[in-house]
Parts: sequence; C-alpha cells; structure tokens
Amino acid sequence: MAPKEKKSRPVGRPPATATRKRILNAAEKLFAERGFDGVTVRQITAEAGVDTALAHHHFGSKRDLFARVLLRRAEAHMEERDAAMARCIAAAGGKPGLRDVILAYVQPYLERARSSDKGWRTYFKLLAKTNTSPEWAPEVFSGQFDPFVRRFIDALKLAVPGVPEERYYWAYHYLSGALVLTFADTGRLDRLSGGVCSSADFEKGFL
Amino acid sequence: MAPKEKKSRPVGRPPATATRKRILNAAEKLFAERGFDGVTVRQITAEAGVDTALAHHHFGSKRDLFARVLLRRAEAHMEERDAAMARCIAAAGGKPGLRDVILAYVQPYLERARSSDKGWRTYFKLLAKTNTSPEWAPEVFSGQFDPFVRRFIDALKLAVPGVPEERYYWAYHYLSGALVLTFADTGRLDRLSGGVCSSADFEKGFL
DNA sequence: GTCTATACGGCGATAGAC
DNA sequence: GTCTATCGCCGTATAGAC
Repeated sequence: MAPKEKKSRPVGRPPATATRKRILNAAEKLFAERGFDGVTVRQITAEAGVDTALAHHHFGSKRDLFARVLLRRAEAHMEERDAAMARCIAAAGGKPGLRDVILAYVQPYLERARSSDKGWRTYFKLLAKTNTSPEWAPEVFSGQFDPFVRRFIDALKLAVPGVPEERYYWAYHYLSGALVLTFADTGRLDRLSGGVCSSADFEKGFL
Repeated sequence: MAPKEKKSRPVGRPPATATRKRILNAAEKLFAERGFDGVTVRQITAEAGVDTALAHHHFGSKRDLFARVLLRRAEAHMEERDAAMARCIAAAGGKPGLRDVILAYVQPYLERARSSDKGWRTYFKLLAKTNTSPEWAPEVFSGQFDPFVRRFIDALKLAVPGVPEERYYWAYHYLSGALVLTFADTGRLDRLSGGVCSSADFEKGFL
C-alpha cells in the first residue's frame, strides 16, 4: 500500500507543501530579477499557476513572503560555510593560510552555484540585490549572516595576525562586494568584453 | 550682445531651471534610497515641494526622469576620470605601475564623495543600486561608462602585460564590485564591526 | 510654467462559498 | 486548501484653466 491515500490527510507527508513550494520558487525567481518593489503578488502567483489569495493564505503579507524566500536557503548555506571554515582551520592545525581561508569562504558559493538545482543561482542573485538595499539588512541579513561573517573574520586574524582591527572588516567588505557582484548576473562583463568573458565562468576569476 | 535673449521671458536667468533642479535633486535622493520601483512620482514631487504634473511636464515619464538623474552627473564624472587616467599614464611615460592605475580609477570617486556637494554621495549610492540591476545596463550604463572602463583596462594592460585577456576583465569586475559596495552605504560594516569601522571612512580601505 | 482635477488601471489584502 | 468576488487605495499620466 502506497501511503498516498488520505482521509483528511492523516499521516501523509505533504500538508500543502506542493503549492507552497510553487509559490516560493516563483517568488524567488521574480524577486531576484526585479527586486521586491518591482514585482506584484499577482505576478508571482500567476508564474506559480495558483490563485492570488493563496499567497496571502500561506505566507501572509508580501513582505513576509519575501523574508521566507530568503530564509528558505539561508540556513543550509550558512551551515555548509561554517563547516568548510572549521575544516579549513582544523586541517591547518589552527594556523590556516590566507588563500585557504578565502577559498573556504568562496567555495560553498561556487559549488551551490554549479549544482543541478538552478534555484541556488537565483537565490544568490536575489542576495546580490538585497545586499545593496539597506532596507532588509537589520531584520534578515544581520540575523542570518553575521555569525558566519564573524567566524570568517576570526579566521582572517589567524591567517594574517597583527593587523589593525578595522582592516579585517574592510577586507571582508571588499571580498564580499566582489563575490556578490559576480552572482548579480548582470551580463555586463559579457557585453563589455565582447565575448572574451562569460559570467557563467564565475570560477575563472578565483583560479 | 550675448545670444542669450529669447523673446518671451526676456533677460531673466532661470528659464524654469530652479524647478527642474528641485525635481532632479529630490528624485536623486529618493531613487538612491529606495530604487526605481520603490519610489512614486508623487513622493518625488512632494519632496521637491512642487506639483506632480510638473515632473511629467519637464521630464516626461518616470523612466525618463530616472535616466536624466543618472546622466546629469555622469558626463562630468567620466571626463574627470578620463583625465586622471591620461595623467597617470603620461606621468609614467607610458608604463604606469599597477597601484597608480588603480588609484587613478578610484581617486575621482573619493574626491567627489568628499566634496561639499552631498549630491555626489547620493549619486554614487544610486549607481550602486543600479549596478546590480541588469535592467538599466544597456541603455544607460553601457553608453556612459564603457568607454572609460575600456580605457582603464587598456591601462591595466600597460601596467601588467602578458596576462590572458579575460583576466583583465575579471580584475575590473572585482575592483568595481568592491568600490560600488563601498558607496552603497548600507551601514552594514558599521553594525557588523560594532563601531570599529565606519563606512564614512571609505578612504581607509584604500590606504 | 504652474496647478486643479481627474481618468483609468493595478495594487495588496480579505470575506466567504465550496 | 482553494477559488470567486470585491474593497479601498494609490499608481502614472494627461487635459485644460490660469
């Protein structure tokens, strides 16, 4: 007997998961392309092929939906980055090289971006847009990202000790800016270089 | 006789310049804070203290107004950057150092950002937002910025010759990402560092 | 050049039948 | 859980008086 049969859905797995997922995926895609204000709830539900009212039923306000889209992938991603950094430090016996620390920061991005789930590319693109918008920083960004960033900066101090405190933060800032622009996926590099570069080869820059 | 005289509105200075300026300044400020879709024409004209209809009378559509805001400062800024780069190359007799090329790229930003006209900071913030939005790249960005970027990349080749072509473009890409995030003015670095860094000290990172 | 008035459509969100 | 219908509001843009 397949566990597919239900009555009022007794022990089954999907409570209403399919619809929720469709909405989240559509929202992720459209928010990433046009930003929070550039998309309407109606466009999202149209893309998902469901009714407008369902978005509100499942997620509340448009703003809540946006936050939910961000949080969906954040936890897994941050755990992975934490693990990579811990591995990097442990493998070096507590004194990692600068290059290794940077790679531990960057690699989880590159791997997710290469994965078969295209949604990760979309998510990173959304992060890039959100990153230059002070509006979401306090409530979403800081809560989810700061713990890992602090761990990265601690690792930087292990790799290159004895530098004035603020320089570590600026180093993070520049690395972050460069990485984020890469995933913003503007196509600008492709056009500018007349085809010499392709933003799809985002790994080439980190050789 | 100056060719200034018209017919109606005889010798006076302000044709309608004052109102146009007020609208442009208000639009620059609000677009920089909330992006194109996050602002309404009504909010802009309210901020400027003029009537809604005037924005359309002077600038046409909201989209046209946005483009005009970008273009207003672009020309002067790009000319200045061109001059700085030309000076850098000439002073080194055609073989500039890498550091000098990068400084020639960055300095015009820092100087304008420090200037008494606060509008330049606002403009750079607006650029940062627009930079991660593919939407405006073709029509505004490429036309105004690409010529200078090509000159920068040519200078890079003088400073560090013999590198595979695409690496020059990636180098520009990373520098651009770092610089742009600096002027996005998200306040994130301030919060993250608990006051050790201030984004107002944007020059500290380029020491 | 400037403002009043308004057209017309789409917005986020909800109530309630099924 | 899902859809139909709708509320009340605000968006961009324009016509026309002054």
